[in-house]
Amino acid sequence: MGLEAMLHSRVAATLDTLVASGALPEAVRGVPFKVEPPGRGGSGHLATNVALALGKRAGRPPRDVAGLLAAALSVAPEVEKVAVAGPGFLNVELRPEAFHEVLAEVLREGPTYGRARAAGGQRVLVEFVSANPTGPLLLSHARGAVTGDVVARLLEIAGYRVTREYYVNDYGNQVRLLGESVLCRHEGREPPEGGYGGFYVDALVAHFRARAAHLLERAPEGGASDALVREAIALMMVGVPGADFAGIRPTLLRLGVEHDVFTSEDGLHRWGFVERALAQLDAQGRLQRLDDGAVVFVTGDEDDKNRVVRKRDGLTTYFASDIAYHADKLARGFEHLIDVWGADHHGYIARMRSGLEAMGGAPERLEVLLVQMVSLMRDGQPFRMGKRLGNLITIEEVLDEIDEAVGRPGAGRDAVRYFYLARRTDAQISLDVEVAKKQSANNPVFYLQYGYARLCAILRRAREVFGLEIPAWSPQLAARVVHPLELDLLAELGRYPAVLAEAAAEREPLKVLTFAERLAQAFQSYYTQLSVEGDSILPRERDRGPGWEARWDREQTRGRLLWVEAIRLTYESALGVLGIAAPERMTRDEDE
RNA sequence: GCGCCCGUAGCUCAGCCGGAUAGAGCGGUGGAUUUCUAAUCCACUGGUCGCAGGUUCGAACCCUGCCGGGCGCGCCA
Repeated sequence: MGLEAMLHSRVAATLDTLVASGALPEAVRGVPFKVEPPGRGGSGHLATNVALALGKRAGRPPRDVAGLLAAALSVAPEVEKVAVAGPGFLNVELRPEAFHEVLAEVLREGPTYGRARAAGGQRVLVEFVSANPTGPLLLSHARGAVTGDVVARLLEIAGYRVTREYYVNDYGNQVRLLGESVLCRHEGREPPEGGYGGFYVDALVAHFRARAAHLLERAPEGGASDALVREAIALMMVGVPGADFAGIRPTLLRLGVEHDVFTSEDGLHRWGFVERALAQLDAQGRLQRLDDGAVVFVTGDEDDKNRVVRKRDGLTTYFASDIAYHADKLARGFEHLIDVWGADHHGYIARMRSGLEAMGGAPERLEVLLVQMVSLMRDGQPFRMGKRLGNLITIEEVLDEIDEAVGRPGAGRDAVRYFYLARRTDAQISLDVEVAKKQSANNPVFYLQYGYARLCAILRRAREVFGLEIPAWSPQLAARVVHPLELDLLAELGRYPAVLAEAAAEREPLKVLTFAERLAQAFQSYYTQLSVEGDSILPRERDRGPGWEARWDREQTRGRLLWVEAIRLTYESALGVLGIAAPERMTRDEDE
């Protein structure tokens, strides 16, 4: 339990006591109030607005109520001192033992610290990325990928049983156009209207010519054969061997994003899921045939108009597949569905909910997480991309450039993930590709990682130079953790479970990143401050003159190692949630 | 026209289920330590929280209107 939660329940109990003794009226029971770190104007470790929150219900001015509470609260075992400030805030100073309790908890729980205890929760399906396999992953797809990945992990931490899924749109016009584009390129003609002309089309043509030339023959009807289309999609997903195109799946893996299930839209058709869903809707009177032969889905309350599920030409629409698909998700036993979509699809939410409702699922069971757009700039000018024109900036290209600039594989993944996660999911990102590439070498993600490497370096040096392993927790050792900045950091660690819970509830990875940055900042600041005070965690080289061992307060060091390890554990956990590597050492090339 | 998201420091963004003097990074200026890894630390600089009303003891935060930007409003996916 974090310190805030601890104090919150103390305050609540104190209120009850005051009510029981008649000092406060019955009406103050159950009024929500906050316990938070004090703002700039405050003092002490924690502050609460409880006296203000009670307001008129207390029947007397907030400052009087505050005084009453302060007196009652100051006898609590964790509390050192309580002060009334401003309009009626209570500033609470805690005893060191309260902080040491956090230390004990982190070390006791280790890597599982902060996770919800309840296991076996609701089954949730998180569908994300689901980019059309008609082109490589672009920057906006990558944002959805990273966001979905972290949200899925947060839900697991919160106790849900999560499945990650990618819906492959390998059916319909778009994929036909990809096949047609390949043929046209092969024949030296312009791609068809709405077709594709990117570098990857060249890669596909070259591959087919070398390995499967028969696929490049036109089908009897004159278009691309089903076999060609299927093969092209497969290559888009897994990459073209030997070509400069890795494919969607490997690129996702490189981003640290993995899916448990890939569902094929074409498969839904082949197995009759779509027709069965339409039949079910028809049986319930939710389909209506228009005069021109098209069929619309009759909407419920969620949407504002009927939507076409079967076109005049008899082919079903994407919406028809999606109804079948989402109904199937429920049929597979998922109680809650989360779809991570680009914000440009928001207009689709209403009809999807309506479709789900018609198939017998409560519309609230579908939650759509909208990831805002990534707009591109180049040298300060807005820059539009089009798959047809071939002016694509792929995420793969960005990963390559950053890996190369930093000189470490994986640097691009960390930088890209950081970049996306450092903003709210619903905030649009405007990215200047050139600037991003230039800044990659001193990306703020390295600050985050450096802090972790420093913690590791201390523990490593303790072991290798001083023969000190991380000690077991004991009240005696914990009692050596007394520096105000050390206690502040413990308070920070105590917030981690609440941070995770809040991030999961709000589906907002940024909360975790902000937490990790606070840890990094607080530790780096402490580290330097200690040095300024002439102190250090481990004896420094220059302190190791004759007889240094006699002067060394070994237990002080061991107590601090306990503290360092607690920070390291939490830090590692937070980076793990974000999918950013936690390196045990970092070195920088001198020749930059 | 209707709907969704956004408008906070020079730039990129937090804060927004109401609370004390609105924060961070980058930039700029000055300084510290020379290390238990300097990819470090500290201070200063910098803001009519888009505008106008309203609710409230109290509004960046809630409500209304307006202005500005993005995205949607397909028998495309």
